[in-house]
Amino acid sequence: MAKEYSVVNWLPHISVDCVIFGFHENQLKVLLLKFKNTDVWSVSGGFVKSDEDMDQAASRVLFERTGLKDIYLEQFYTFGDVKRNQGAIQQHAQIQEKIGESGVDTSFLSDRYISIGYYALVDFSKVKVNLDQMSDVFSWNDIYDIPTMFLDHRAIIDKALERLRWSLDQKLLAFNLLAETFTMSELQQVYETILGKKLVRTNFQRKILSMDILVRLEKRYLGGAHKAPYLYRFDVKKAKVYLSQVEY
Amino acid sequence: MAKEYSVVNWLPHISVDCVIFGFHENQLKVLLLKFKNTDVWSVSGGFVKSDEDMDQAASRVLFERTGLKDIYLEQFYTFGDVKRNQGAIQQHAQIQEKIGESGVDTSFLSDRYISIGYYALVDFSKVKVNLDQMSDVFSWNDIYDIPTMFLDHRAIIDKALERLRWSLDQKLLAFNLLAETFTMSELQQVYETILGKKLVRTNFQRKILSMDILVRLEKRYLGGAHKAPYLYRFDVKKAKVYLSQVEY
DNA sequence: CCAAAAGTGTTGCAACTACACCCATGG
DNA sequence: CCATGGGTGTAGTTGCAACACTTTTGG
Repeated sequence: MAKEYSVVNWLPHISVDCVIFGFHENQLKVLLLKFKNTDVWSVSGGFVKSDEDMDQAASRVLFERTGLKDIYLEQFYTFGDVKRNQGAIQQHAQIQEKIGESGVDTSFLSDRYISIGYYALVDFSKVKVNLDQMSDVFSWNDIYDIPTMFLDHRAIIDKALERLRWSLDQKLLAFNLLAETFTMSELQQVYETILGKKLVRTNFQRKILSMDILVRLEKRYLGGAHKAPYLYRFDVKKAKVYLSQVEY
Repeated sequence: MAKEYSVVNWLPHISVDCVIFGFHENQLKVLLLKFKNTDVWSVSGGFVKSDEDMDQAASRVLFERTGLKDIYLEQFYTFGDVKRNQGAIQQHAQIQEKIGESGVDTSFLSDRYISIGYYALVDFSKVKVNLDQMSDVFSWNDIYDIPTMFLDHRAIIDKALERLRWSLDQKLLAFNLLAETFTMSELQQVYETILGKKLVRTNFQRKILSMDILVRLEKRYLGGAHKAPYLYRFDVKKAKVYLSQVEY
Protein backbone atom coordinates (compact mmCIF):
# COMPACT_ATOMS: atom_id res chain seq x y z
CA MET A 1 0.00 0.00 0.00
CA ALA A 2 2.83 2.33 0.78
CA LYS A 3 3.93 2.26 -2.83
CA GLU A 4 0.51 2.37 -4.36
CA TYR A 5 0.84 5.96 -5.51
CA SER A 6 3.60 4.98 -7.87
CA VAL A 7 2.17 1.76 -9.20
CA VAL A 8 1.79 1.84 -12.94
CA ASN A 9 -1.34 0.27 -14.30
CA TRP A 10 -0.54 -2.11 -17.10
CA LEU A 11 -3.17 -3.55 -19.38
CA PRO A 12 -3.35 -7.26 -18.60
CA HIS A 13 -2.76 -9.93 -21.27
CA ILE A 14 -1.49 -7.35 -23.76
CA SER A 15 2.08 -6.87 -24.87
CA VAL A 16 3.93 -5.01 -27.58
CA ASP A 17 6.78 -6.61 -29.47
CA CYS A 18 9.13 -4.40 -31.39
CA VAL A 19 11.36 -5.78 -34.14
CA ILE A 20 14.25 -3.33 -34.49
CA PHE A 21 16.00 -3.31 -37.85
CA GLY A 22 19.34 -1.70 -38.53
CA PHE A 23 21.78 -1.62 -41.45
CA HIS A 24 25.40 -2.48 -40.78
CA GLU A 25 28.25 -4.01 -42.72
CA ASN A 26 26.07 -4.08 -45.80
CA GLN A 27 23.52 -6.30 -44.14
CA LEU A 28 20.11 -5.96 -42.57
CA LYS A 29 20.32 -6.67 -38.86
CA VAL A 30 17.79 -7.31 -36.11
CA LEU A 31 18.42 -6.36 -32.51
CA LEU A 32 18.01 -9.39 -30.24
CA LEU A 33 18.27 -9.82 -26.48
CA LYS A 34 19.36 -12.98 -24.73
CA PHE A 35 17.67 -14.10 -21.52
CA LYS A 36 20.08 -14.30 -18.64
CA ASN A 37 22.01 -17.56 -18.40
CA THR A 38 20.10 -19.16 -21.27
CA ASP A 39 20.47 -19.63 -25.01
CA VAL A 40 17.07 -18.18 -25.75
CA TRP A 41 16.75 -14.89 -27.60
CA SER A 42 13.89 -12.44 -27.93
CA VAL A 43 12.95 -9.22 -29.67
CA SER A 44 12.25 -6.13 -27.58
CA GLY A 45 8.94 -6.37 -25.82
CA GLY A 46 6.96 -4.41 -23.30
CA PHE A 47 3.54 -3.76 -21.94
CA VAL A 48 0.92 -1.09 -22.44
CA LYS A 49 -0.02 1.40 -19.75
CA SER A 50 -3.67 1.93 -19.14
CA ASP A 51 -3.44 5.57 -20.17
CA GLU A 52 -1.13 5.10 -23.12
CA ASP A 53 -1.82 4.66 -26.84
CA MET A 54 -0.45 1.48 -28.31
CA ASP A 55 1.80 3.44 -30.65
CA GLN A 56 3.14 5.29 -27.63
CA ALA A 57 3.86 2.03 -25.88
CA ALA A 58 5.84 0.84 -28.89
CA SER A 59 7.74 4.15 -29.01
CA ARG A 60 8.51 3.87 -25.33
CA VAL A 61 9.82 0.33 -25.67
CA LEU A 62 11.96 1.46 -28.58
CA PHE A 63 13.29 4.42 -26.62
CA GLU A 64 14.10 2.34 -23.57
CA ARG A 65 16.03 -0.13 -25.69
CA THR A 66 17.85 2.22 -28.06
CA GLY A 67 17.73 5.71 -26.58
CA LEU A 68 16.14 6.94 -29.80
CA LYS A 69 13.03 9.04 -30.33
CA ASP A 70 11.10 10.00 -33.45
CA ILE A 71 11.89 6.74 -35.18
CA TYR A 72 9.95 5.10 -37.96
CA LEU A 73 7.58 2.56 -36.43
CA GLU A 74 4.90 0.54 -38.15
CA GLN A 75 2.38 -1.81 -36.65
CA PHE A 76 2.31 -4.93 -38.81
CA TYR A 77 0.34 -7.71 -37.15
CA THR A 78 -1.19 -8.89 -33.90
CA PHE A 79 -0.32 -12.32 -32.59
CA GLY A 80 -3.07 -13.84 -30.50
CA ASP A 81 -3.07 -17.61 -30.55
CA VAL A 82 -3.57 -19.26 -27.19
CA LYS A 83 -0.70 -21.57 -27.97
CA ARG A 84 1.72 -18.92 -29.21
CA ASN A 85 4.01 -20.39 -26.62
CA GLN A 86 3.34 -23.98 -27.54
CA GLY A 87 6.46 -26.06 -27.51
CA ALA A 88 7.99 -23.42 -25.35
CA ILE A 89 6.76 -24.65 -22.02
CA GLN A 90 10.19 -25.97 -21.26
CA GLN A 91 11.66 -22.73 -22.48
CA HIS A 92 9.51 -21.00 -19.90
CA ALA A 93 10.52 -23.25 -17.09
CA GLN A 94 14.16 -22.90 -17.98
CA ILE A 95 13.99 -19.14 -18.30
CA GLN A 96 11.96 -18.68 -15.15
CA GLU A 97 14.42 -20.75 -13.20
CA LYS A 98 17.50 -19.02 -14.57
CA ILE A 99 16.17 -15.51 -14.36
CA GLY A 100 14.35 -16.12 -11.12
CA GLU A 101 17.79 -16.58 -9.57
CA SER A 102 18.44 -12.91 -10.11
CA GLY A 103 15.33 -11.94 -8.23
CA VAL A 104 13.24 -10.73 -11.19
CA ASP A 105 9.57 -11.63 -11.10
CA THR A 106 8.99 -13.71 -14.21
CA SER A 107 5.59 -15.13 -13.41
CA PHE A 108 4.06 -13.21 -16.32
CA LEU A 109 6.04 -15.38 -18.70
CA SER A 110 3.50 -18.15 -18.39
CA ASP A 111 0.43 -15.93 -18.80
CA ARG A 112 -1.46 -15.70 -22.02
CA TYR A 113 -0.54 -12.62 -24.02
CA ILE A 114 -1.86 -10.99 -27.11
CA SER A 115 1.05 -9.24 -28.69
CA ILE A 116 0.86 -6.33 -31.08
CA GLY A 117 3.82 -6.44 -33.44
CA TYR A 118 5.70 -3.32 -34.55
CA TYR A 119 8.88 -2.93 -36.49
CA ALA A 120 11.30 -0.03 -36.25
CA LEU A 121 13.93 1.21 -38.69
CA VAL A 122 16.89 2.84 -36.99
CA ASP A 123 20.18 4.44 -37.91
CA PHE A 124 22.51 1.76 -36.60
CA SER A 125 25.25 4.21 -35.68
CA LYS A 126 22.98 6.19 -33.37
CA VAL A 127 21.78 3.29 -31.24
CA LYS A 128 22.96 2.88 -27.66
CA VAL A 129 21.49 -0.40 -26.54
CA ASN A 130 20.12 -0.73 -22.99
CA LEU A 131 19.35 -4.23 -21.81
CA ASP A 132 16.20 -5.01 -19.89
CA GLN A 133 15.99 -6.71 -16.49
CA MET A 134 15.84 -10.18 -17.91
CA SER A 135 18.65 -10.01 -20.43
CA ASP A 136 22.39 -10.07 -20.14
CA VAL A 137 23.49 -9.86 -23.76
CA PHE A 138 22.32 -8.16 -26.91
CA SER A 139 23.22 -8.84 -30.50
CA TRP A 140 22.62 -7.41 -33.95
CA ASN A 141 21.88 -10.51 -35.96
CA ASP A 142 21.83 -10.85 -39.69
CA ILE A 143 18.23 -11.50 -40.71
CA TYR A 144 19.36 -14.62 -42.49
CA ASP A 145 20.97 -15.95 -39.33
CA ILE A 146 18.46 -15.99 -36.48
CA PRO A 147 19.14 -18.15 -33.40
CA THR A 148 16.64 -20.06 -31.27
CA MET A 149 13.97 -17.58 -30.35
CA PHE A 150 11.57 -17.16 -27.43
CA LEU A 151 7.99 -18.27 -28.11
CA ASP A 152 6.86 -17.28 -31.61
CA HIS A 153 9.40 -14.48 -31.95
CA ARG A 154 10.86 -16.09 -35.02
CA ALA A 155 7.49 -15.87 -36.74
CA ILE A 156 7.19 -12.27 -35.59
CA ILE A 157 10.51 -11.37 -37.19
CA ASP A 158 9.54 -13.13 -40.42
CA LYS A 159 6.24 -11.32 -40.63
CA ALA A 160 7.92 -8.00 -39.89
CA LEU A 161 10.41 -8.58 -42.66
CA GLU A 162 7.70 -9.55 -45.09
CA ARG A 163 5.91 -6.28 -44.38
CA LEU A 164 9.10 -4.27 -44.55
CA ARG A 165 9.85 -5.66 -48.02
CA TRP A 166 6.40 -4.69 -48.94
CA SER A 167 6.47 -1.13 -47.71
CA LEU A 168 10.01 -0.45 -48.83
CA ASP A 169 9.08 1.26 -52.10
CA GLN A 170 5.55 2.28 -51.22
CA LYS A 171 6.72 4.42 -48.32
CA LEU A 172 10.36 5.03 -49.24
CA LEU A 173 11.53 3.39 -46.04
CA ALA A 174 15.13 2.62 -46.93
CA PHE A 175 16.34 6.06 -45.85
CA ASN A 176 15.35 5.40 -42.26
CA LEU A 177 18.14 2.85 -42.07
CA LEU A 178 20.85 5.23 -43.25
CA ALA A 179 22.62 8.18 -41.72
CA GLU A 180 21.76 11.73 -42.74
CA THR A 181 24.05 11.51 -45.72
CA PHE A 182 24.89 8.43 -47.74
CA THR A 183 26.22 7.36 -51.09
CA MET A 184 24.17 5.81 -53.84
CA SER A 185 25.84 2.46 -53.44
CA GLU A 186 25.03 2.42 -49.72
CA LEU A 187 21.41 3.00 -50.61
CA GLN A 188 21.57 0.24 -53.17
CA GLN A 189 23.00 -2.12 -50.58
CA VAL A 190 20.10 -1.37 -48.25
CA TYR A 191 17.69 -2.32 -51.01
CA GLU A 192 19.65 -5.43 -51.86
CA THR A 193 19.87 -6.73 -48.31
CA ILE A 194 16.19 -6.13 -47.64
CA LEU A 195 14.95 -7.60 -50.89
CA GLY A 196 17.53 -10.37 -50.75
CA LYS A 197 18.69 -9.98 -54.33
CA LYS A 198 21.21 -8.11 -56.44
CA LEU A 199 20.12 -5.07 -58.41
CA VAL A 200 21.72 -3.65 -61.54
CA ARG A 201 23.51 -0.46 -60.58
CA THR A 202 22.59 1.65 -63.58
CA ASN A 203 18.93 0.79 -63.48
CA PHE A 204 18.75 1.28 -59.73
CA GLN A 205 20.41 4.67 -60.00
CA ARG A 206 18.05 5.77 -62.74
CA LYS A 207 15.03 4.65 -60.79
CA ILE A 208 16.00 6.42 -57.57
CA LEU A 209 17.15 9.65 -59.23
CA SER A 210 14.05 9.82 -61.40
CA MET A 211 11.96 9.98 -58.24
CA ASP A 212 13.54 13.35 -57.49
CA ILE A 213 13.59 12.77 -53.76
CA LEU A 214 17.30 13.21 -53.08
CA VAL A 215 19.56 16.22 -52.78
CA ARG A 216 23.10 15.72 -54.04
CA LEU A 217 25.79 17.17 -51.79
CA GLU A 218 29.55 17.41 -52.04
CA LYS A 219 31.64 14.32 -52.60
CA ARG A 220 32.96 12.06 -49.92
CA TYR A 221 36.75 11.97 -49.77
CA LEU A 222 38.13 8.92 -48.05
CA GLY A 223 41.59 8.95 -49.56
CA GLY A 224 40.97 5.95 -51.82
CA ALA A 225 42.92 5.93 -55.04
CA HIS A 226 39.88 6.59 -57.14
CA LYS A 227 37.04 8.94 -57.80
CA ALA A 228 35.07 9.91 -54.69
CA PRO A 229 31.34 9.15 -54.61
CA TYR A 230 28.73 11.85 -54.15
CA LEU A 231 26.85 12.11 -50.90
CA TYR A 232 23.08 12.41 -50.93
CA ARG A 233 20.50 13.58 -48.45
CA PHE A 234 16.90 12.41 -48.39
CA ASP A 235 14.55 15.35 -48.91
CA VAL A 236 11.35 14.78 -46.94
CA LYS A 237 9.39 17.46 -48.78
CA LYS A 238 10.33 16.16 -52.20
CA ALA A 239 9.47 12.66 -51.05
CA LYS A 240 5.99 13.78 -50.06
CA VAL A 241 5.49 15.35 -53.45
CA TYR A 242 6.63 12.16 -55.09
CA LEU A 243 4.45 9.89 -52.98
CA SER A 244 1.41 12.04 -53.62
CA GLN A 245 2.03 11.88 -57.35
CA VAL A 246 2.24 8.13 -57.48
CA GLU A 247 -1.15 6.91 -58.53
CA TYR A 248 -3.23 4.34 -56.72
CA MET B 1 -21.62 -17.87 -7.04
CA ALA B 2 -24.43 -20.17 -8.05
CA LYS B 3 -23.67 -19.48 -11.67
CA GLU B 4 -19.93 -19.53 -11.44
CA TYR B 5 -19.58 -22.86 -13.16
CA SER B 6 -20.92 -21.37 -16.37
CA VAL B 7 -19.14 -18.04 -16.31
CA VAL B 8 -17.06 -17.52 -19.42
CA ASN B 9 -13.71 -15.92 -18.89
CA TRP B 10 -13.23 -13.02 -21.26
CA LEU B 11 -9.92 -11.30 -21.77
CA PRO B 12 -10.28 -7.82 -20.34
CA HIS B 13 -9.70 -4.70 -22.46
CA ILE B 14 -9.58 -6.73 -25.67
CA SER B 15 -12.21 -6.83 -28.36
CA VAL B 16 -12.54 -8.07 -31.89
CA ASP B 17 -14.28 -6.02 -34.55
CA CYS B 18 -15.39 -7.74 -37.70
CA VAL B 19 -16.18 -5.78 -40.86
CA ILE B 20 -18.48 -7.98 -42.93
CA PHE B 21 -18.50 -7.31 -46.67
CA GLY B 22 -21.10 -8.62 -49.08
CA PHE B 23 -21.93 -8.04 -52.74
CA HIS B 24 -25.51 -7.13 -53.65
CA GLU B 25 -27.21 -5.12 -56.35
CA ASN B 26 -23.85 -4.61 -58.03
CA GLN B 27 -22.43 -2.85 -55.03
CA LEU B 28 -20.10 -3.66 -52.18
CA LYS B 29 -22.02 -3.62 -48.91
CA VAL B 30 -21.05 -3.63 -45.24
CA LEU B 31 -23.22 -5.17 -42.55
CA LEU B 32 -24.02 -2.62 -39.85
CA LEU B 33 -25.98 -2.87 -36.60
CA LYS B 34 -27.89 -0.02 -35.00
CA PHE B 35 -27.90 0.40 -31.23
CA LYS B 36 -31.38 0.19 -29.79
CA ASN B 37 -33.33 3.44 -29.89
CA THR B 38 -30.38 5.46 -31.20
CA ASP B 39 -29.00 6.62 -34.55
CA VAL B 40 -25.59 5.16 -33.91
CA TRP B 41 -24.33 2.24 -35.96
CA SER B 42 -21.54 -0.24 -35.40
CA VAL B 43 -19.77 -3.12 -37.06
CA SER B 44 -19.98 -6.58 -35.49
CA GLY B 45 -17.85 -6.82 -32.41
CA GLY B 46 -17.16 -9.28 -29.67
CA PHE B 47 -14.71 -10.34 -27.03
CA VAL B 48 -12.05 -12.99 -26.76
CA LYS B 49 -12.34 -15.98 -24.44
CA SER B 50 -9.34 -16.77 -22.34
CA ASP B 51 -8.92 -20.15 -24.01
CA GLU B 52 -9.65 -19.04 -27.54
CA ASP B 53 -7.36 -17.98 -30.39
CA MET B 54 -8.04 -14.52 -31.73
CA ASP B 55 -8.90 -15.90 -35.14
CA GLN B 56 -11.37 -18.22 -33.46
CA ALA B 57 -12.96 -15.30 -31.66
CA ALA B 58 -13.40 -13.50 -34.96
CA SER B 59 -14.89 -16.63 -36.54
CA ARG B 60 -17.27 -16.99 -33.64
CA VAL B 61 -18.42 -13.37 -33.89
CA LEU B 62 -18.96 -13.85 -37.60
CA PHE B 63 -20.91 -17.05 -37.04
CA GLU B 64 -23.11 -15.52 -34.36
CA ARG B 65 -23.95 -12.64 -36.64
CA THR B 66 -24.42 -14.42 -39.96
CA GLY B 67 -24.85 -18.13 -39.26
CA LEU B 68 -21.91 -18.82 -41.56
CA LYS B 69 -18.82 -20.94 -41.00
CA ASP B 70 -15.63 -21.41 -43.00
CA ILE B 71 -15.69 -17.87 -44.28
CA TYR B 72 -12.75 -15.84 -45.52
CA LEU B 73 -11.45 -13.75 -42.64
CA GLU B 74 -8.36 -11.57 -42.56
CA GLN B 75 -6.88 -9.65 -39.67
CA PHE B 76 -5.96 -6.20 -40.96
CA TYR B 77 -5.10 -3.86 -38.10
CA THR B 78 -5.29 -3.36 -34.35
CA PHE B 79 -6.80 -0.19 -32.99
CA GLY B 80 -5.37 0.79 -29.64
CA ASP B 81 -5.52 4.53 -29.01
CA VAL B 82 -6.69 5.52 -25.56
CA LYS B 83 -8.98 8.05 -27.14
CA ARG B 84 -10.42 5.79 -29.79
CA ASN B 85 -13.72 6.86 -28.34
CA GLN B 86 -12.83 10.55 -28.20
CA GLY B 87 -15.73 12.73 -29.18
CA ALA B 88 -17.96 9.83 -28.47
CA ILE B 89 -18.43 10.36 -24.78
CA GLN B 90 -21.90 11.66 -25.44
CA GLN B 91 -22.48 8.77 -27.77
CA HIS B 92 -21.66 6.51 -24.86
CA ALA B 93 -23.94 8.24 -22.44
CA GLN B 94 -26.75 8.21 -24.95
CA ILE B 95 -26.30 4.57 -25.83
CA GLN B 96 -25.91 3.46 -22.23
CA GLU B 97 -29.08 5.26 -21.29
CA LYS B 98 -31.11 3.95 -24.21
CA ILE B 99 -29.88 0.40 -24.03
CA GLY B 100 -29.78 0.34 -20.26
CA GLU B 101 -33.55 0.65 -20.37
CA SER B 102 -33.74 -2.82 -21.82
CA GLY B 103 -31.79 -4.29 -18.94
CA VAL B 104 -28.53 -5.00 -20.78
CA ASP B 105 -25.34 -4.31 -18.88
CA THR B 106 -23.49 -1.74 -20.95
CA SER B 107 -20.90 -0.65 -18.45
CA PHE B 108 -18.12 -2.06 -20.64
CA LEU B 109 -18.91 0.59 -23.24
CA SER B 110 -16.92 3.15 -21.30
CA ASP B 111 -13.90 0.91 -20.67
CA ARG B 112 -10.75 1.18 -22.66
CA TYR B 113 -10.53 -1.44 -25.36
CA ILE B 114 -7.85 -2.56 -27.76
CA SER B 115 -9.65 -3.86 -30.78
CA ILE B 116 -8.27 -6.29 -33.31
CA GLY B 117 -9.83 -5.62 -36.71
CA TYR B 118 -10.86 -8.40 -39.09
CA TYR B 119 -12.79 -8.28 -42.29
CA ALA B 120 -14.93 -11.04 -43.73
CA LEU B 121 -16.12 -11.71 -47.27
CA VAL B 122 -19.47 -13.46 -47.43
CA ASP B 123 -21.92 -14.71 -50.01
CA PHE B 124 -24.69 -12.19 -49.45
CA SER B 125 -27.45 -14.63 -50.34
CA LYS B 126 -26.39 -17.10 -47.66
CA VAL B 127 -26.39 -14.70 -44.73
CA LYS B 128 -29.10 -14.91 -42.06
CA VAL B 129 -28.42 -11.95 -39.82
CA ASN B 130 -28.85 -12.33 -36.05
CA LEU B 131 -28.85 -9.14 -34.04
CA ASP B 132 -26.97 -8.87 -30.78
CA GLN B 133 -28.40 -7.83 -27.43
CA MET B 134 -27.77 -4.17 -27.97
CA SER B 135 -29.10 -3.75 -31.48
CA ASP B 136 -32.55 -3.56 -32.90
CA VAL B 137 -31.86 -3.07 -36.61
CA PHE B 138 -29.30 -4.22 -39.13
CA SER B 139 -28.51 -2.86 -42.55
CA TRP B 140 -26.34 -3.67 -45.53
CA ASN B 141 -24.88 -0.29 -46.39
CA ASP B 142 -23.15 0.72 -49.56
CA ILE B 143 -19.51 1.33 -48.70
CA TYR B 144 -19.80 4.79 -50.19
CA ASP B 145 -22.74 5.63 -47.93
CA ILE B 146 -21.82 5.02 -44.29
CA PRO B 147 -23.93 6.62 -41.54
CA THR B 148 -22.76 7.97 -38.18
CA MET B 149 -20.70 5.25 -36.60
CA PHE B 150 -19.91 4.20 -33.05
CA LEU B 151 -16.45 5.24 -31.82
CA ASP B 152 -13.82 4.84 -34.52
CA HIS B 153 -15.79 2.27 -36.48
CA ARG B 154 -15.74 4.48 -39.54
CA ALA B 155 -11.96 4.41 -39.53
CA ILE B 156 -12.07 0.65 -39.05
CA ILE B 157 -14.24 0.22 -42.13
CA ASP B 158 -12.00 2.49 -44.18
CA LYS B 159 -8.88 0.58 -43.20
CA ALA B 160 -10.58 -2.74 -43.91
CA LEU B 161 -11.55 -1.54 -47.36
CA GLU B 162 -8.05 -0.31 -48.07
CA ARG B 163 -6.68 -3.72 -47.21
CA LEU B 164 -9.36 -5.51 -49.19
CA ARG B 165 -8.50 -3.50 -52.31
CA TRP B 166 -4.96 -4.45 -51.75
CA SER B 167 -5.44 -8.17 -51.31
CA LEU B 168 -8.06 -8.49 -54.03
CA ASP B 169 -5.68 -9.62 -56.75
CA GLN B 170 -2.91 -10.99 -54.55
CA LYS B 171 -5.19 -13.53 -52.95
CA LEU B 172 -8.00 -13.78 -55.53
CA LEU B 173 -10.56 -12.67 -52.96
CA ALA B 174 -13.38 -11.58 -55.26
CA PHE B 175 -14.82 -15.06 -55.49
CA ASN B 176 -15.60 -15.13 -51.78
CA LEU B 177 -18.26 -12.49 -52.42
CA LEU B 178 -20.06 -14.47 -55.12
CA ALA B 179 -22.25 -17.56 -55.12
CA GLU B 180 -20.88 -20.91 -56.27
CA THR B 181 -21.57 -20.04 -59.88
CA PHE B 182 -21.51 -16.62 -61.46
CA THR B 183 -21.19 -14.89 -64.79
CA MET B 184 -18.17 -13.01 -65.99
CA SER B 185 -19.95 -9.69 -65.77
CA GLU B 186 -20.91 -10.35 -62.15
CA LEU B 187 -17.27 -10.96 -61.39
CA GLN B 188 -16.33 -7.79 -63.19
CA GLN B 189 -18.85 -5.85 -61.16
CA VAL B 190 -17.34 -7.16 -57.94
CA TYR B 191 -13.97 -5.86 -59.09
CA GLU B 192 -15.41 -2.55 -60.16
CA THR B 193 -17.28 -1.87 -56.93
CA ILE B 194 -14.30 -2.80 -54.78
CA LEU B 195 -11.77 -0.83 -56.79
CA GLY B 196 -14.19 2.02 -57.34
CA LYS B 197 -13.57 2.31 -61.07
CA LYS B 198 -14.78 0.98 -64.39
CA LEU B 199 -12.81 -1.72 -66.13
CA VAL B 200 -12.71 -2.49 -69.85
CA ARG B 201 -14.66 -5.69 -70.41
CA THR B 202 -12.43 -7.30 -73.00
CA ASN B 203 -9.24 -6.71 -71.07
CA PHE B 204 -10.79 -7.84 -67.82
CA GLN B 205 -12.03 -11.03 -69.42
CA ARG B 206 -8.65 -11.76 -70.93
CA LYS B 207 -6.89 -11.17 -67.63
CA ILE B 208 -9.18 -13.43 -65.61
CA LEU B 209 -9.35 -16.23 -68.16
CA SER B 210 -5.60 -16.20 -68.68
CA MET B 211 -5.16 -17.02 -64.99
CA ASP B 212 -6.80 -20.38 -65.67
CA ILE B 213 -8.57 -20.46 -62.33
CA LEU B 214 -12.17 -20.80 -63.52
CA VAL B 215 -14.23 -23.68 -64.83
CA ARG B 216 -16.83 -22.79 -67.44
CA LEU B 217 -20.22 -24.42 -66.96
CA GLU B 218 -23.44 -24.40 -68.96
CA LYS B 219 -25.16 -21.15 -69.85
CA ARG B 220 -27.64 -19.34 -67.73
CA TYR B 221 -31.06 -19.00 -69.30
CA LEU B 222 -33.18 -16.26 -67.86
CA GLY B 223 -35.59 -15.81 -70.75
CA GLY B 224 -34.11 -12.52 -71.89
CA ALA B 225 -34.35 -11.81 -75.57
CA HIS B 226 -30.64 -12.23 -76.15
CA LYS B 227 -27.74 -14.62 -75.83
CA ALA B 228 -27.41 -16.25 -72.41
CA PRO B 229 -24.16 -15.74 -70.49
CA TYR B 230 -21.93 -18.61 -69.40
CA LEU B 231 -21.71 -19.54 -65.76
CA TYR B 232 -18.33 -20.05 -64.12
CA ARG B 233 -17.12 -21.78 -61.01
CA PHE B 234 -13.98 -20.84 -59.10
CA ASP B 235 -11.55 -23.76 -59.00
CA VAL B 236 -9.64 -23.73 -55.74
CA LYS B 237 -6.96 -26.15 -56.92
CA LYS B 238 -6.27 -24.23 -60.09
CA ALA B 239 -6.14 -21.03 -58.07
CA LYS B 240 -3.48 -22.49 -55.81
CA VAL B 241 -1.42 -23.47 -58.82
CA TYR B 242 -1.79 -19.97 -60.22
CA LEU B 243 -0.90 -18.23 -56.97
CA SER B 244 2.16 -20.41 -56.50
CA GLN B 245 3.33 -19.55 -59.99
CA VAL B 246 3.08 -15.81 -59.54
CA GLU B 247 6.52 -14.57 -58.63
CA TYR B 248 7.30 -12.17 -55.84
C1' DC C 1 47.75 5.88 -65.00
C1' DC C 2 43.87 3.23 -63.08
C1' DA C 3 40.23 1.77 -60.38
C1' DA C 4 36.08 3.28 -58.79
C1' DA C 5 32.17 6.27 -59.65
C1' DA C 6 28.70 8.37 -62.53
C1' DG C 7 26.00 8.60 -66.30
C1' DT C 8 24.04 7.61 -71.27
C1' DG C 9 22.15 4.79 -74.80
C1' DT C 10 19.87 1.08 -76.59
C1' DT C 11 17.47 -3.20 -77.14
C1' DG C 12 14.05 -6.30 -75.96
C1' DC C 13 10.45 -8.18 -73.19
C1' DA C 14 6.08 -8.25 -70.69
C1' DA C 15 2.07 -6.16 -69.17
C1' DC C 16 -1.42 -3.19 -69.69
C1' DT C 17 -4.80 0.17 -72.20
C1' DA C 18 -7.97 1.52 -75.40
C1' DC C 19 -10.49 0.44 -79.20
C1' DA C 20 -12.19 -1.57 -83.37
C1' DC C 21 -14.28 -5.38 -84.93
C1' DC C 22 -16.40 -10.03 -85.48
C1' DC C 23 -19.21 -13.99 -84.29
C1' DA C 24 -22.92 -16.34 -81.55
C1' DT C 25 -27.46 -16.76 -80.03
C1' DG C 26 -32.15 -16.58 -77.51
C1' DG C 27 -36.43 -15.35 -78.32
C1' DC D 1 -33.82 -9.23 -86.64
C1' DC D 2 -31.33 -7.33 -82.62
C1' DA D 3 -29.65 -6.70 -78.12
C1' DT D 4 -26.60 -8.86 -75.36
C1' DG D 5 -22.74 -11.98 -74.60
C1' DG D 6 -18.25 -13.68 -75.87
C1' DG D 7 -14.04 -13.31 -78.11
C1' DT D 8 -9.89 -11.74 -81.31
C1' DG D 9 -6.66 -8.40 -83.08
C1' DT D 10 -3.80 -4.85 -82.71
C1' DA D 11 -1.47 -0.46 -82.04
C1' DG D 12 0.48 2.38 -78.52
C1' DT D 13 2.44 2.93 -74.12
C1' DT D 14 5.01 2.09 -70.07
C1' DG D 15 8.12 0.05 -67.13
C1' DC D 16 11.75 -2.67 -66.42
C1' DA D 17 15.86 -5.66 -67.13
C1' DA D 18 20.20 -6.38 -69.21
C1' DC D 19 24.22 -4.81 -70.87
C1' DA D 20 27.52 -2.08 -73.60
C1' DC D 21 29.84 1.96 -73.45
C1' DT D 22 31.65 6.66 -72.13
C1' DT D 23 33.27 10.04 -69.09
C1' DT D 24 35.03 11.72 -64.73
C1' DT D 25 38.37 11.95 -61.15
C1' DG D 26 41.27 11.18 -56.63
C1' DG D 27 45.53 10.07 -55.51
